[in-house]
Amino acid sequence: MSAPAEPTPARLRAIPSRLIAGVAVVADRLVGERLAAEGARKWHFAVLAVLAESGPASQAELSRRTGIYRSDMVAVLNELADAGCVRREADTADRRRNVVTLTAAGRRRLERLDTLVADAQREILAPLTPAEQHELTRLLTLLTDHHRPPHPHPRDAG
Amino acid sequence: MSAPAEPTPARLRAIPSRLIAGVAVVADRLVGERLAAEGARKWHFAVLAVLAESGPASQAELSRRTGIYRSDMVAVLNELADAGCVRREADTADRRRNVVTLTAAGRRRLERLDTLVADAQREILAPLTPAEQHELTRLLTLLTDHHRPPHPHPRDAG
DNA sequence: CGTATTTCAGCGGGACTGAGATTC
DNA sequence: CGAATCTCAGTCACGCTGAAATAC
Repeated sequence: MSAPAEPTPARLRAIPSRLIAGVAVVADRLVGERLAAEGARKWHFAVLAVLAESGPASQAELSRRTGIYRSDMVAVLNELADAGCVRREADTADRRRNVVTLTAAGRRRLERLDTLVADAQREILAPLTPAEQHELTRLLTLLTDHHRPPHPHPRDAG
Repeated sequence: MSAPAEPTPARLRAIPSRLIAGVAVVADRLVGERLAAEGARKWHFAVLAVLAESGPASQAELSRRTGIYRSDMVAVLNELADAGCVRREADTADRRRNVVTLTAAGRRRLERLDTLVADAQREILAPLTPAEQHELTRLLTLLTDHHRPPHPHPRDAG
């Protein structure tokens, strides 16, 4: 048992999609652990952040802006509403919609979660210099922008 | 309805863990689609690649080298064995182990899957220059090496 | 004895699909 | 009518846990 290393072969390790997936798992785990310490999950943070930045929104809007699937948004909002972080009211103008509004408690909650998420980012990127961190973000943004959303509806922004 | 954009707020878009997760989803989807066109999945490729590079191995070794969970390795090897890509034989030296060996058909299969995976990588990284592609890989490798395996056993490599 | 390997049975969260009721 | 919204039911692959059987 002198060499129990059993490393992943270079051939697999060098594959970008595998590298990305691995880092994504680590990053997601770190963020999830930080937020779980406060009984929150990343979806809570995402919804609160969108509401804080863009104001009240329908659930469909929140879905598109956060990336949370519309069917799953229901449960997330239930949790946030139960915690008093958001209010969900019928839209008087378009009665199909629910208008989701950030409460004062939700704003305080977001502040707390924001520091937790920021802490996690710092931990994730720790091995990189500030310049490298910036470059990584830039490259990932290029990829994100290129592989745009899978056109939900052909007519939107062709 | 003149501004149906509903973009993700900058605040969320700039978070590295979200960027990474998003790119990981796109990358995984692309690889998965390419492989699915041949009835394969990424795990098949990973196992075949490890066997080709490191030779016959036990299932536990394959688990550690590919990252596939040991419980899930069973099904993956069943599929690969059914397709004639690997042979699974009892180890005469340590009868707890199964020795998994790559067959000629498995080697041919790997060649095919390898080109599919390579194609997907090219597509994923398309928006980056070769220098940027290399830099991204380098940065991701730094992160991967730093956030090492989640101590499978406390005594291994403390 | 404790540890390691293979295997199965099951859990839990996440992504997604489909359908239905309502409203535009 | 078609299209969009909200909701729930259910599917699926994945990562993981637990336990049993076997062997070191």
